[in-house]
Amino acid sequence: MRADAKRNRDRIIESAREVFREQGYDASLDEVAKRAGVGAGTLYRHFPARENLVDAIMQTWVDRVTEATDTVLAFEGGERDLLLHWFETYVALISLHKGGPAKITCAMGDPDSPILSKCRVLSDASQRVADLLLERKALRVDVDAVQICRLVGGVATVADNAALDASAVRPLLEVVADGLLIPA
Amino acid sequence: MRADAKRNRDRIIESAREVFREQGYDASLDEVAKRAGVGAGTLYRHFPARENLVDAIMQTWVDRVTEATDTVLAFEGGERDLLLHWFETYVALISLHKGGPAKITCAMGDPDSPILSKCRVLSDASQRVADLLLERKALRVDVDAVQICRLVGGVATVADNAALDASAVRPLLEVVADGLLIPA
DNA sequence: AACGATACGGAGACTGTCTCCGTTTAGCAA
DNA sequence: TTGCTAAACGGAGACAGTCTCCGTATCGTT
Repeated sequence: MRADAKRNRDRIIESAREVFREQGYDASLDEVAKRAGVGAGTLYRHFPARENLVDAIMQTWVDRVTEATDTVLAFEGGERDLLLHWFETYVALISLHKGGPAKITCAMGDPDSPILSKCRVLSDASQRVADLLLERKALRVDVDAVQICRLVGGVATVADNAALDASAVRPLLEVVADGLLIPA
Repeated sequence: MRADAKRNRDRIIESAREVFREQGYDASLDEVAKRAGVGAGTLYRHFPARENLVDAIMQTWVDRVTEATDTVLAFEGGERDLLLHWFETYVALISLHKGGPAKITCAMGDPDSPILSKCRVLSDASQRVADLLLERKALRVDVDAVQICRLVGGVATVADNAALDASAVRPLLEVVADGLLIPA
């Protein structure tokens, strides 16, 4: 890749990060291009679809996910608390940008999604948490990680759309957790 | 209201029903106007916001909701099956049009939404189902109807976005149901 | 220095939303 | 019937966003 191309690509990603944080994932891409000081053509050559740009932005986000997952896995406490801790972490991670929950949860089932690899990071993380709970015989065995992601993603999507705050989300997550755990 | 105004209004609603069924709630309103044989101005005078049009379309839908609710309430069987029956009915009702689950579930918490009255019909229906289960001491007492709507609406939104079919939705609803019911 | 491959950029085509205002029409009153 | 006025119509066009095309500029190599 030519040096100027790389430079522009990086500037676009940087601007996108900024614009998306301010306005959510539906922000204008022309605005991103303008702020990066490049033409629209340049933006679309580097990122043919909005999702490709989202994917690029998420590169650093992946680190946060694995880091957060490790923290949750090291959690010392009851199974229910651990699961809820993961759910809240999960919701926080996908809700960093407005529109994020819907976008990520939707992509979770689409094999052609440009951000599929990012979703994998998340569902793999959920799988690790699930495995831990399965080991402790605390989790129903007939659910897989993607289903968990869909349930929690659904809650997060509603919360994002309706601008619910954490205190309104918590009881919803508790219901999901109780539905997944084996009654003591 | 003048006779021609009423005629146009009705034609717009009819076209909108058709277009929304074909293309979902995000369909072009100019297309609706064109198909109704009226100018864009006429459409926007009758329905200043897309939501107002959606609200008008839903007028007949309300009857379906109450009817379906009565059917569910007359259901003879266990509490879990009844609740699941209601959930599947609920999902079907809000998923008639693409984009419906998100729109309806989002409006559920917004006091200014033009379709609030329609949401009330749904949350009231959920309340009736919940009351029945509470009577039978089968439901957790610390959840309200709106929370149930949000949970089920979240599942429906994800299903709508990711084009999941009923067989993929069912297990998600089961988790929600189990989380809401008091373990036998 | 010259040259070809690579990348740039922005004008403009296209689609959708929504408004404004000149024109038409319904419905009433004389 | 005719005339009048408030009500309603409709579509051109302003505006915003997406995305493409292609003439121009730049990189990096020979």
